[in-house]
Amino acid sequence: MLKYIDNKDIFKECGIKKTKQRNILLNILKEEEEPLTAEEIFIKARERDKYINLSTIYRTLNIFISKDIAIKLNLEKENKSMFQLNMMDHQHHIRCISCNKKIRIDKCPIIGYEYFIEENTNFHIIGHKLELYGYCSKCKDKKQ
Amino acid sequence: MLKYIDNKDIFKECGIKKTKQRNILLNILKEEEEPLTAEEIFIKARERDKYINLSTIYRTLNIFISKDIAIKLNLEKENKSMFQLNMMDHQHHIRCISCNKKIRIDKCPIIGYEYFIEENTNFHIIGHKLELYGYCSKCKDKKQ
DNA sequence: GTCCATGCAAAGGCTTTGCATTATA
DNA sequence: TATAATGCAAAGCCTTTGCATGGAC
Repeated sequence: MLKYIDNKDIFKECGIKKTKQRNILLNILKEEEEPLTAEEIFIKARERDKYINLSTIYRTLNIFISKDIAIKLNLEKENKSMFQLNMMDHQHHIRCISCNKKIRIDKCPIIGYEYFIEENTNFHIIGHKLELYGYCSKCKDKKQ
Repeated sequence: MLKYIDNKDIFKECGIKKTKQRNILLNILKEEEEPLTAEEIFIKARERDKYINLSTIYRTLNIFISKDIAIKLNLEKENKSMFQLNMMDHQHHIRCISCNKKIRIDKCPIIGYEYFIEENTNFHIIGHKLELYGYCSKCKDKKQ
Protein backbone atom coordinates (compact mmCIF):
# COMPACT_ATOMS: atom_id res chain seq x y z
CA MET A 1 0.00 0.00 0.00
CA LEU A 2 1.06 3.48 -0.98
CA LYS A 3 0.73 4.64 2.59
CA TYR A 4 3.76 2.65 3.68
CA ILE A 5 6.04 3.46 0.79
CA ASP A 6 8.66 6.14 1.23
CA ASN A 7 7.80 9.44 -0.41
CA LYS A 8 11.16 9.55 -2.11
CA ASP A 9 10.51 6.20 -3.76
CA ILE A 10 7.03 7.23 -4.83
CA PHE A 11 8.32 10.33 -6.54
CA LYS A 12 11.14 8.43 -8.14
CA GLU A 13 8.78 5.73 -9.40
CA CYS A 14 6.55 8.40 -10.91
CA GLY A 15 9.45 10.29 -12.44
CA ILE A 16 8.73 13.56 -10.74
CA LYS A 17 11.01 15.70 -8.66
CA LYS A 18 10.93 15.55 -4.91
CA THR A 19 10.18 18.99 -3.52
CA LYS A 20 9.36 20.26 -0.08
CA GLN A 21 5.82 21.10 -1.15
CA ARG A 22 5.07 17.74 -2.74
CA ASN A 23 6.46 16.03 0.28
CA ILE A 24 4.17 17.97 2.59
CA LEU A 25 1.13 17.29 0.45
CA LEU A 26 1.82 13.60 0.15
CA ASN A 27 2.26 13.39 3.91
CA ILE A 28 -1.06 15.11 4.48
CA LEU A 29 -2.81 12.63 2.20
CA LYS A 30 -1.07 9.73 3.88
CA GLU A 31 -2.04 10.91 7.34
CA GLU A 32 -5.65 11.56 6.49
CA GLU A 33 -8.23 8.80 6.36
CA GLU A 34 -10.98 10.93 4.93
CA PRO A 35 -11.17 12.84 1.69
CA LEU A 36 -10.18 16.48 1.91
CA THR A 37 -11.03 19.52 -0.14
CA ALA A 38 -8.24 21.47 -1.78
CA GLU A 39 -8.78 24.20 0.74
CA GLU A 40 -8.55 21.86 3.72
CA ILE A 41 -5.32 20.51 2.32
CA PHE A 42 -4.13 24.06 1.79
CA ILE A 43 -4.80 24.97 5.42
CA LYS A 44 -2.98 21.90 6.70
CA ALA A 45 -0.11 22.58 4.32
CA ARG A 46 0.24 26.17 5.49
CA GLU A 47 0.91 24.88 8.99
CA ARG A 48 4.01 23.22 7.62
CA ASP A 49 5.04 25.75 4.98
CA LYS A 50 4.01 29.32 5.64
CA TYR A 51 4.37 30.33 2.01
CA ILE A 52 2.87 27.43 0.08
CA ASN A 53 0.38 28.61 -2.52
CA LEU A 54 -3.07 27.33 -3.43
CA SER A 55 -2.06 26.94 -7.05
CA THR A 56 0.71 24.62 -5.94
CA ILE A 57 -1.88 22.56 -4.10
CA TYR A 58 -4.02 22.20 -7.19
CA ARG A 59 -1.11 21.58 -9.51
CA THR A 60 0.38 18.99 -7.22
CA LEU A 61 -2.92 17.23 -6.65
CA ASN A 62 -3.48 17.04 -10.38
CA ILE A 63 -0.07 15.50 -10.83
CA PHE A 64 -0.75 13.04 -8.03
CA ILE A 65 -3.99 12.08 -9.74
CA SER A 66 -2.36 11.61 -13.12
CA LYS A 67 0.24 9.40 -11.46
CA ASP A 68 -2.43 7.48 -9.53
CA ILE A 69 -1.03 8.60 -6.21
CA ALA A 70 -4.32 10.25 -5.36
CA ILE A 71 -7.91 10.08 -6.46
CA LYS A 72 -10.43 12.86 -6.92
CA LEU A 73 -13.93 12.54 -5.58
CA ASN A 74 -16.95 14.60 -6.38
CA LEU A 75 -19.55 14.11 -3.74
CA GLU A 76 -23.06 14.88 -4.81
CA LYS A 77 -23.80 17.54 -2.29
CA GLU A 78 -20.55 19.43 -2.68
CA ASN A 79 -19.64 21.56 -5.61
CA LYS A 80 -15.98 21.22 -4.92
CA SER A 81 -13.76 18.25 -5.41
CA MET A 82 -12.24 16.17 -2.66
CA PHE A 83 -8.93 14.41 -2.72
CA GLN A 84 -7.66 11.27 -1.12
CA LEU A 85 -4.70 8.93 -1.22
CA ASN A 86 -5.29 6.20 -3.76
CA MET A 87 -6.02 2.98 -1.90
CA MET A 88 -4.77 0.73 -4.60
CA ASP A 89 -5.80 -2.52 -2.99
CA HIS A 90 -9.46 -1.92 -3.66
CA GLN A 91 -10.88 -3.48 -6.82
CA HIS A 92 -14.15 -4.04 -8.58
CA HIS A 93 -15.09 -5.85 -11.74
CA ILE A 94 -17.65 -5.72 -14.45
CA ARG A 95 -18.93 -9.01 -15.77
CA CYS A 96 -20.44 -9.92 -19.11
CA ILE A 97 -23.69 -11.82 -18.59
CA SER A 98 -23.33 -13.44 -21.98
CA CYS A 99 -19.73 -14.73 -22.19
CA ASN A 100 -18.76 -14.20 -18.57
CA LYS A 101 -15.77 -12.05 -19.44
CA LYS A 102 -14.56 -9.96 -16.54
CA ILE A 103 -12.69 -6.67 -16.54
CA ARG A 104 -11.30 -4.75 -13.67
CA ILE A 105 -12.63 -1.33 -12.87
CA ASP A 106 -9.74 0.66 -11.59
CA LYS A 107 -11.57 3.38 -9.79
CA CYS A 108 -14.07 2.59 -7.12
CA PRO A 109 -17.18 4.76 -7.28
CA ILE A 110 -18.03 4.07 -3.68
CA ILE A 111 -14.98 5.54 -1.99
CA GLY A 112 -16.13 8.96 -0.94
CA TYR A 113 -19.71 7.81 -1.14
CA GLU A 114 -19.14 5.71 1.94
CA TYR A 115 -18.06 8.86 3.66
CA PHE A 116 -21.20 10.61 2.50
CA ILE A 117 -23.40 7.71 3.63
CA GLU A 118 -21.70 7.64 7.02
CA GLU A 119 -22.70 11.22 7.57
CA ASN A 120 -26.28 10.57 6.60
CA THR A 121 -26.90 7.25 8.32
CA ASN A 122 -24.60 7.43 11.32
CA PHE A 123 -23.23 4.04 10.34
CA HIS A 124 -19.56 3.32 10.58
CA ILE A 125 -18.90 1.72 7.23
CA ILE A 126 -16.46 -1.14 7.07
CA GLY A 127 -16.72 -2.09 3.45
CA HIS A 128 -18.89 -2.84 0.47
CA LYS A 129 -19.42 -5.22 -2.39
CA LEU A 130 -20.18 -3.96 -5.83
CA GLU A 131 -20.93 -5.99 -8.89
CA LEU A 132 -21.63 -4.44 -12.25
CA TYR A 133 -22.96 -6.55 -15.06
CA GLY A 134 -23.95 -6.16 -18.67
CA TYR A 135 -22.78 -7.09 -22.15
CA CYS A 136 -19.17 -6.74 -23.24
CA SER A 137 -18.38 -5.03 -26.53
CA LYS A 138 -18.33 -8.27 -28.53
CA CYS A 139 -21.55 -9.73 -27.14
CA LYS A 140 -23.19 -6.35 -27.47
CA ASP A 141 -22.40 -6.34 -31.18
CA LYS A 142 -23.58 -9.92 -31.67
CA LYS A 143 -26.95 -9.04 -30.22
CA GLN A 144 -27.59 -6.36 -32.80
CA MET B 1 -42.14 5.81 -12.35
CA LEU B 2 -41.84 9.55 -12.71
CA LYS B 3 -41.31 9.22 -16.43
CA TYR B 4 -44.90 8.19 -16.99
CA ILE B 5 -46.56 10.71 -14.74
CA ASP B 6 -48.07 13.81 -16.25
CA ASN B 7 -45.98 16.96 -15.77
CA LYS B 8 -48.97 18.85 -14.47
CA ASP B 9 -49.47 16.27 -11.74
CA ILE B 10 -45.79 16.26 -10.82
CA PHE B 11 -45.78 20.03 -10.39
CA LYS B 12 -49.00 19.94 -8.44
CA GLU B 13 -47.71 17.19 -6.15
CA CYS B 14 -44.58 19.23 -5.49
CA GLY B 15 -46.50 22.41 -4.91
CA ILE B 16 -44.76 24.42 -7.60
CA LYS B 17 -46.24 26.37 -10.45
CA LYS B 18 -46.44 24.91 -13.90
CA THR B 19 -44.58 27.15 -16.30
CA LYS B 20 -43.57 26.77 -19.92
CA GLN B 21 -39.90 26.62 -18.94
CA ARG B 22 -40.32 23.99 -16.24
CA ASN B 23 -42.41 21.96 -18.59
CA ILE B 24 -39.72 22.03 -21.24
CA LEU B 25 -37.00 21.07 -18.78
CA LEU B 26 -38.94 18.22 -17.29
CA ASN B 27 -39.67 16.91 -20.77
CA ILE B 28 -35.98 17.01 -21.64
CA LEU B 29 -35.11 15.02 -18.54
CA LYS B 30 -37.89 12.54 -19.24
CA GLU B 31 -36.76 12.02 -22.83
CA GLU B 32 -33.11 11.58 -21.98
CA GLU B 33 -31.69 8.31 -20.72
CA GLU B 34 -28.28 9.65 -19.92
CA PRO B 35 -27.22 12.37 -17.52
CA LEU B 36 -26.83 15.80 -19.05
CA THR B 37 -24.83 18.86 -18.09
CA ALA B 38 -26.64 22.11 -17.44
CA GLU B 39 -25.30 23.42 -20.70
CA GLU B 40 -26.53 20.44 -22.70
CA ILE B 41 -29.94 20.92 -21.16
CA PHE B 42 -29.73 24.60 -21.97
CA ILE B 43 -28.99 23.89 -25.63
CA LYS B 44 -31.87 21.44 -25.91
CA ALA B 45 -34.15 23.88 -24.13
CA ARG B 46 -33.25 26.70 -26.49
CA GLU B 47 -34.55 24.62 -29.37
CA ARG B 48 -37.95 24.77 -27.74
CA ASP B 49 -37.83 28.23 -26.25
CA LYS B 50 -35.61 30.73 -28.00
CA TYR B 51 -35.38 33.00 -24.97
CA ILE B 52 -34.92 30.63 -22.05
CA ASN B 53 -32.05 31.66 -19.82
CA LEU B 54 -29.24 29.62 -18.27
CA SER B 55 -30.10 30.88 -14.83
CA THR B 56 -33.58 29.49 -15.27
CA ILE B 57 -32.03 26.15 -16.11
CA TYR B 58 -29.98 26.13 -12.93
CA ARG B 59 -32.79 27.44 -10.78
CA THR B 60 -35.23 24.93 -12.13
CA LEU B 61 -32.83 22.02 -11.81
CA ASN B 62 -32.16 22.96 -8.21
CA ILE B 63 -35.86 23.00 -7.51
CA PHE B 64 -36.27 19.65 -9.26
CA ILE B 65 -33.51 18.24 -7.09
CA SER B 66 -35.00 19.59 -3.88
CA LYS B 67 -38.31 18.02 -4.86
CA ASP B 68 -36.64 14.73 -5.81
CA ILE B 69 -37.73 15.06 -9.40
CA ALA B 70 -34.13 15.02 -10.53
CA ILE B 71 -30.77 13.95 -9.19
CA LYS B 72 -27.39 15.63 -9.52
CA LEU B 73 -24.32 13.63 -10.41
CA ASN B 74 -20.73 14.63 -10.12
CA LEU B 75 -18.64 12.36 -12.26
CA GLU B 76 -15.02 12.17 -11.28
CA LYS B 77 -13.54 13.36 -14.52
CA GLU B 78 -15.87 16.29 -15.02
CA ASN B 79 -15.78 19.47 -13.05
CA LYS B 80 -19.35 20.23 -13.85
CA SER B 81 -22.45 18.59 -12.53
CA MET B 82 -24.76 16.39 -14.51
CA PHE B 83 -28.48 16.06 -14.08
CA GLN B 84 -30.88 13.24 -14.61
CA LEU B 85 -34.47 12.31 -13.94
CA ASN B 86 -34.76 10.59 -10.57
CA MET B 87 -35.33 6.89 -11.16
CA MET B 88 -37.10 6.29 -7.95
CA ASP B 89 -37.42 2.56 -8.28
CA HIS B 90 -33.73 1.97 -7.67
CA GLN B 91 -32.73 1.16 -4.09
CA HIS B 92 -29.73 0.14 -2.05
CA HIS B 93 -29.28 -0.70 1.59
CA ILE B 94 -26.66 -0.54 4.24
CA ARG B 95 -26.52 -3.38 6.70
CA CYS B 96 -25.20 -3.53 10.24
CA ILE B 97 -22.86 -6.50 10.62
CA SER B 98 -23.55 -6.59 14.35
CA CYS B 99 -27.34 -6.40 14.76
CA ASN B 100 -28.29 -6.86 11.11
CA LYS B 101 -30.29 -3.65 11.01
CA LYS B 102 -30.89 -2.42 7.48
CA ILE B 103 -31.49 1.08 6.23
CA ARG B 104 -32.31 2.26 2.78
CA ILE B 105 -29.95 4.50 0.91
CA ASP B 106 -32.05 6.80 -1.14
CA LYS B 107 -29.49 7.91 -3.66
CA CYS B 108 -27.61 5.40 -5.74
CA PRO B 109 -23.95 6.25 -6.13
CA ILE B 110 -23.64 4.12 -9.22
CA ILE B 111 -26.07 5.92 -11.48
CA GLY B 112 -23.85 8.09 -13.58
CA TYR B 113 -20.91 5.91 -12.80
CA GLU B 114 -22.36 3.18 -14.97
CA TYR B 115 -22.37 5.70 -17.75
CA PHE B 116 -18.74 6.52 -17.07
CA ILE B 117 -17.78 2.82 -16.95
CA GLU B 118 -19.61 2.16 -20.21
CA GLU B 119 -17.45 4.74 -21.93
CA ASN B 120 -14.27 3.27 -20.52
CA THR B 121 -14.98 -0.42 -20.93
CA ASN B 122 -17.25 -0.51 -23.96
CA PHE B 123 -19.65 -2.65 -21.96
CA HIS B 124 -23.35 -2.10 -22.18
CA ILE B 125 -24.31 -2.09 -18.54
CA ILE B 126 -27.57 -3.68 -17.55
CA GLY B 127 -27.43 -3.34 -13.82
CA HIS B 128 -25.48 -3.67 -10.64
CA LYS B 129 -25.62 -4.92 -7.11
CA LEU B 130 -24.26 -2.91 -4.27
CA GLU B 131 -24.05 -3.86 -0.67
CA LEU B 132 -22.65 -1.59 2.00
CA TYR B 133 -21.94 -2.90 5.43
CA GLY B 134 -20.65 -1.63 8.73
CA TYR B 135 -21.83 -0.83 12.24
CA CYS B 136 -25.01 1.09 12.91
CA SER B 137 -24.94 4.00 15.34
CA LYS B 138 -25.99 1.89 18.33
CA CYS B 139 -23.58 -0.98 17.75
CA LYS B 140 -20.83 1.50 16.97
CA ASP B 141 -21.32 3.07 20.39
CA LYS B 142 -21.43 -0.28 22.17
CA LYS B 143 -18.08 -1.21 20.76
CA GLN B 144 -16.36 1.83 22.26
C1' DG C 1 -54.20 41.33 -7.59
C1' DT C 2 -50.70 38.80 -5.27
C1' DC C 3 -46.98 36.12 -5.26
C1' DC C 4 -43.88 33.35 -7.60
C1' DA C 5 -40.93 32.60 -11.77
C1' DT C 6 -38.08 34.48 -15.37
C1' DG C 7 -34.49 37.14 -17.92
C1' DC C 8 -30.61 39.78 -17.65
C1' DA C 9 -26.42 41.17 -15.78
C1' DA C 10 -23.26 40.88 -12.39
C1' DA C 11 -20.97 38.57 -8.78
C1' DG C 12 -19.16 34.36 -6.39
C1' DG C 13 -16.48 30.37 -5.79
C1' DC C 14 -13.50 26.76 -7.34
C1' DT C 15 -9.82 25.77 -10.42
C1' DT C 16 -6.41 26.69 -14.00
C1' DT C 17 -2.87 29.36 -16.37
C1' DG C 18 1.02 32.76 -17.72
C1' DC C 19 5.12 34.40 -16.31
C1' DA C 20 9.06 35.52 -13.63
C1' DT C 21 11.66 33.42 -9.94
C1' DT C 22 13.54 29.59 -7.43
C1' DA C 23 14.93 24.95 -6.60
C1' DT C 24 16.06 20.18 -8.06
C1' DA C 25 18.79 16.63 -10.41
C1' DT D 1 23.51 24.35 -15.76
C1' DA D 2 19.26 22.85 -17.78
C1' DT D 3 14.86 21.72 -16.64
C1' DA D 4 11.08 21.43 -13.81
C1' DA D 5 8.42 23.41 -9.84
C1' DT D 6 6.74 27.35 -7.28
C1' DG D 7 4.47 31.81 -6.05
C1' DC D 8 1.79 35.39 -7.45
C1' DA D 9 -1.74 37.49 -9.97
C1' DA D 10 -5.03 37.17 -13.25
C1' DA D 11 -8.20 34.77 -15.94
C1' DG D 12 -11.65 30.96 -16.80
C1' DC D 13 -15.45 28.39 -16.07
C1' DC D 14 -19.53 26.76 -13.67
C1' DT D 15 -23.06 28.28 -10.75
C1' DT D 16 -25.68 31.51 -7.93
C1' DT D 17 -27.89 35.92 -6.86
C1' DG D 18 -30.23 40.71 -7.05
C1' DC D 19 -33.50 43.11 -9.21
C1' DA D 20 -36.98 44.59 -12.36
C1' DT D 21 -40.37 42.53 -15.39
C1' DG D 22 -43.71 39.18 -16.64
C1' DG D 23 -46.78 35.22 -15.81
C1' DA D 24 -49.53 31.73 -13.03
C1' DC D 25 -53.15 30.90 -9.75
